[in-house]
Amino acid sequence: MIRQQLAWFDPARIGHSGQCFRFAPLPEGGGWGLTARGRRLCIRPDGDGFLFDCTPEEWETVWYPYFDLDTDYEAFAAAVNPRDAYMTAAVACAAGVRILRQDPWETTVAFILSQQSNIPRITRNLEAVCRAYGAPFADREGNIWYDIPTPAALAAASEEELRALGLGYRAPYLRAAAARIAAGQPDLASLAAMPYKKAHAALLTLPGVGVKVADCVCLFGLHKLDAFPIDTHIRQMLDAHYKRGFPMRRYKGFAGVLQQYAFYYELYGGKT
DNA sequence: TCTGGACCTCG
DNA sequence: GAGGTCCAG
Repeated sequence: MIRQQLAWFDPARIGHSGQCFRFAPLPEGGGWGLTARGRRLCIRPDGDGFLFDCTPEEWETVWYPYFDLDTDYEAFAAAVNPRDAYMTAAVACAAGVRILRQDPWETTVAFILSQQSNIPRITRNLEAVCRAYGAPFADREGNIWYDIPTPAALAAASEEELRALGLGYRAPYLRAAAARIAAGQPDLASLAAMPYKKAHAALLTLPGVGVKVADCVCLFGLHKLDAFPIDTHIRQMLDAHYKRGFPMRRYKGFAGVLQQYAFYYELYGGKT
């Protein structure tokens, strides 16, 4: 168990932000639990800081990088045009949200499942897939959790089995994409080293992955902060507030972070 | 290149 | 109808 005081870190907002789907309130309340990188982590508020139930070594090598704590998000917030009332409000609403360094394969699975869906359902579907095909592991208290299935494990599943989990027409997409990744076409590990546009183009070749999903994988799984996924919420936001176009030049290098803040603001703006 | 309809469930 | 993709025309 370790304690940390962290700038720009709000687990509740991160958990609701729609970038990750295995990040949920603890049943006893007051904290958050997440499954990632083949591990389980609990986060509990503690005064002006947080308690993390991991070793200092795990913190340094796994969770500190996962939460992208080396990146200065306050600097991104400060770079927002003060005359842009909409983005100023969005950033204030989403303060504390970071772009997690999630696994590219996990984000590929999650966002293939995300089409024509919503956060509660994506969460349910992803959990079902992990329980059915993922490797179980125990936390330090002996509770069993399930990792994201390997590409090979999902490729070996039948469409019928996947449909039985409630995936609907996404089942054949997921299965086919898993087969492609298992064959190394494309090799997800090598995408991280590519520039955003090349990585995006490679992801577009996957079945069930269009422009929007590829951008989500780029932003959330490959940490390409230039990626700017446009879904219906962001589309409406752009039409309403940026009729002359979003200032991509001004925000080059981190436009995707602001996209995430706008997205959060669109979803929860009235209620936080 | 661009537009429209189908697609599985479920809140 | 939904935080989208695919295929036909």
